Order: sequence, then C-alpha cells, then structure tokens
Amino acid sequence: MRNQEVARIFSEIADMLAIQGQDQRRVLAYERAADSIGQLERDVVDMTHEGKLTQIPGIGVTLATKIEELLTTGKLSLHERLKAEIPPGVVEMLQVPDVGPRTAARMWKELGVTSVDELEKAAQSGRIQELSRMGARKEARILEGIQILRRRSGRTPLGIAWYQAYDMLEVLRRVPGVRQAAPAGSLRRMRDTVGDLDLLVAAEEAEPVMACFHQLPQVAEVVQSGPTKTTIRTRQGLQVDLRVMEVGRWGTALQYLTGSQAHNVHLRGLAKDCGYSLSEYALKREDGTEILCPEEADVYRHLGMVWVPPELREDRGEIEAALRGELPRLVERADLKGDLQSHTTWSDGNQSVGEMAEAARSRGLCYILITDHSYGMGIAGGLREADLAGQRAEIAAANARYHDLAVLAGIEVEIRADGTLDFPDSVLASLDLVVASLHTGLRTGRERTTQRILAAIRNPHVDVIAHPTGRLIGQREGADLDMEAILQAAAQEGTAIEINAYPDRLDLPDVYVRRAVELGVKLAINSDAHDVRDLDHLFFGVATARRGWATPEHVVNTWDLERMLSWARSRGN
DNA sequence: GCCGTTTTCGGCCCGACTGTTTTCAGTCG
Repeated sequence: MRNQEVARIFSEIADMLAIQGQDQRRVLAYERAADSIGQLERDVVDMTHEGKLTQIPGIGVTLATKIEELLTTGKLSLHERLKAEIPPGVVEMLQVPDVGPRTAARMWKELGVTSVDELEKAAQSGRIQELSRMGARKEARILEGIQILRRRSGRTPLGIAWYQAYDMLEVLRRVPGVRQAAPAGSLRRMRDTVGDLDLLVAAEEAEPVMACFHQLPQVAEVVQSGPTKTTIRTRQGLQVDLRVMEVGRWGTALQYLTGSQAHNVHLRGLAKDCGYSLSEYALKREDGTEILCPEEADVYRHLGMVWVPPELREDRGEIEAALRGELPRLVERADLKGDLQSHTTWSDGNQSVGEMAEAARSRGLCYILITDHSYGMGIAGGLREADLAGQRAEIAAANARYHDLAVLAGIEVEIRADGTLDFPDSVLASLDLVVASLHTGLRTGRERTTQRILAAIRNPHVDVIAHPTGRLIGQREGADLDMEAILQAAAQEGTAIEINAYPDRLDLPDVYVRRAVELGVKLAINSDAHDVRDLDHLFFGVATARRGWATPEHVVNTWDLERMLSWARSRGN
C-alpha cells in the first residue's frame, strides 16, 4: 500500500468523524496524520517494518496501531465501521464549496440527502431553505457550489499558476498607494501544484486595490468581497484570494498568508509559549499592546529564530532548525553553472545546438550538456549511433565560437525493458556525460521498474538518472518504485538523480529530494529544454530542490566545469 | 487524536466573510 492510499483513508476518516460531529481535535488529528503521511519522504511500509511510525509528526501510538492494521489486513476497522454508518455520497458533499460537515450532516439527517446529485435536487426544489438557519441565499450558494465542483479540474501546476499570479500582481502594483505586492500561499512555497492563488498587497488604502482587482480581465466571478479580502474565480476556473494590508503589517501578513497551515499553527503555538498572540496583524503581548512587523524576518526574530525560506514552511522540522539557527543555505538559481539535459533538432528539440548554446550563455550558464534522445525513443526521432558523429561536429563548432561556454556532448539514453541501454558502453564512454531515463513500461510493476532503474544507476557510464518517476503532473501518476532502494543505490554509486525542472514533471518530487539529501545523493537540476525558452524553467527545478532542503553542494551542476567533469569521469566516462 | 525541562492531564492558532440572525454558527484558509 502506498503512502497516498494511507493518507486518503485517514483523510476520509477525518471527514466522516467531522460529519458525525465528533471532537474537532480528533478530526484534526486524523487530518494532520493524513497530511503528514502524504508528504512523507519514506515508504510508510518501510517505516512500519522499522518500528518508526511514531517518529512521524502527528502519529502517536493509536494511529501507529491503525497504520499497522491497515498494512497487515488491507483494511481498517474504524474506517469500515464509519463507511457502514455514513453513505459515501454524504462524504462527497464536503467537496462542494460552502458545504462543510455540519451542513452535510443536516442535509442527510433532515432531508435524507445522500449524494451531490440529490443535494442539487433538494436545492432546486427549495427544500433546503425551509430548514432552520438556512435561507434562499444559502441554497443558491450550494447550487452554485455544485456547478463549480463539476467544472473544477483539480490543482493547477506551479508553472502555470506562477505566471497567472504575476500577470495579476503586475497590474495591482500600478495602483496608486500600493507599496508591495507578492504571491503567498502554496505558490510562494513553490509547491508543485496549487489549489488556488493567494495574493497580498500592502497599500495606503484598500479600496482602490480591491476595485482594480474586481475589474481585472481574468475575473469571471467575484465569489466574496469584503474591505480587506476578496475572492474571485478566473475564467480558467482558478480561485484567487487577495488580501490588502497596511504597510506596517506586511511582515505578519505575508508570514500568515504564506502558510503552510501546519507551519503557522506550530509558530503560533510557539508565540503563545513566549507570551504572545500571533495573527496576520501583529504579535500581541498579553496586555494587548502590539508589536508590528514590517518585514517577515521580524516575526521570526521576535520568536527567537532566523527567517525561514518559504519553500521549507511545511512543519517538517524547519522551525526546530531555525530555532537552533541551523537552517541550510538552500540552492539558488544563481548557483547553477550549467544544465545537464537539453534537446536539439537532432531529436525532438526546436532549435539547433548553436541556438541552444547561445540561449544557455545568455542565461548566465557556463556549460550545457546536449542530450538528444537515443533511438529507443522512436517517437522523438532518437539518434542512432551513426548520427553521433554529425552531432559532435556541430557541438565542436559551437564550442569554437565561445570562450565562456562549454557545450558538452551527451545523450538521453533509453533504459530498455531489460534494464540495458540503447547504446553499448563503448559509445557511452566516448560522451562527456550520459543521462539515462525510461519512457516506456512505467506500468509494468514496482519490482521490474525499480530493477531497470537500479541497473542504470549501477552502470558506471551513466551519470544522471533523468525524471525518475516519470510522472506528468495532472496527467499521469509516477511509476510505482522502491524509491528508497533507488536513492540508496544512487548514494552508493555516486550517480546523480535529476530534478527535472519542466513544470509538468518536477521529478524527482520534493519529498524524495528531501530523502536524497539526507542520504547524500547527488542531484542535477536540469531544464529538459526542448526549446530555448524552456531554459527558464530551471527556476522551478531550483524551487523543488529547495523544498527538499538541498544546498548547492548537493547539486552537481552548481559545480564549476572542472569539478563536474571530474565527477563524471570518476563515473567511467 | 497528539503532545510535553512548565505538564502523562489538559491544553491544542487566529481571523475574514457570509447568511441568518439580533449575537453567532459555519466555512474557509
């Protein structure tokens, strides 16, 4: 059973307990456990065998026992019992915006509604507004919520949400009186997908900002609107929250709005221990006097710690590390000296070797590895052995043109079904670096897929394993892999694991980056550019690395050319 | 439900907006 499955069951239990009106704390405990397991960098199965479940934040003895039951029997008695008591459609109703556990329970108990479809019928027939403390408006909201739910297409990839947020912020920044404007929420934490956009503006007056926000061309509908907070839905169906704050409260507001929820809860608990109450407005002493925090760092400083980079704010140990003053110096885009995966017209890229080289140079890189596909990737027009000489000539020509950029000869070689590679070792040895990946047979089972990758990791000519899980965000789950075995092997062999910066991939996913960093695995942040513009995606790859606590030292393409090549040569090239 | 050099019991973050209400519950983040 995979972590996501355990997380889903716990989350369902939380929903069902909430519908039953049970203690909110108990509900929260299950929600927290679900979150924690969903973000776990280790296999929960392995953790169980090692007897380390209670080391997972939010997992105590009771929940650890439940996880064991789930993994041994494939079922959880509490879950089964709740499922027998509450119709599944009632739990589904929680997906409807503005329907929470109380409303769902009342619909079920008082109207006999047991599905979203029945809820819609009840609303259309006016039965909901007849209930006490319900009204026509609430009923209309529920109907609207059902429509939104049916249109909703899930979470938005970071690479798309990022540009949408910046387009809106660009306009808001020009409103007179605006001092600062920034993204917050999961977007600022650079999660691989975001559920909605959170924007924060500091301004002398809120009204003009809100007025401008309402009139943005992206707005399809204003969902709610108050003096300091407005929620809209864009034409693409993305929800955007805007909060406007006084200039002097920027620090607390940005901290609050960035989250994560778990990070904030922990931080506010800490504030309480220090005799403060922390909100988005200020740190408040017990006598009611406020300490304003114009900058985010002020908030952390008052609580006795250093500023925590947003990418780390998931309550995964960053607060403890910040209190000790031991946060890592995370890798930054400016640390990258090269890119180790790029495609050209020799396979499925849009530009020539020369054009890619120029684009890399103009983005401040000192080296770029040309990695066209090998022939096994037939759909991408992969290279045959005979093509390599011609490509090498182009690479040599590009090198002759620059004194400040090295164009390296590489390949993205296909890992075949049996774990062997498309090219013999003799060919691979002639290249500067070899990147290996699999594009087919991702669904052939955990054991087989893991073995294929392990074989490639152990090949001394292979320097980098590209997009290891093969996931395509929002389209395809990653392969079922024994990631722990893969990372252990990579650590032992010195093979680098790629963090593919393509916004659809961001693969290795952040939770495994964290584990890779713990194990001392070498990482490579690569654009996988098929077009010169794709080189800009490196930024998202860096963000993913940062979310996994990676420092420049972990990332081979922050190293200068000499050191990077000497590592590659030590691998057998 | 979890968690702890204040505690093994008694805490567990804080506020905006909405709707149906004359003071607050529900939802959301």
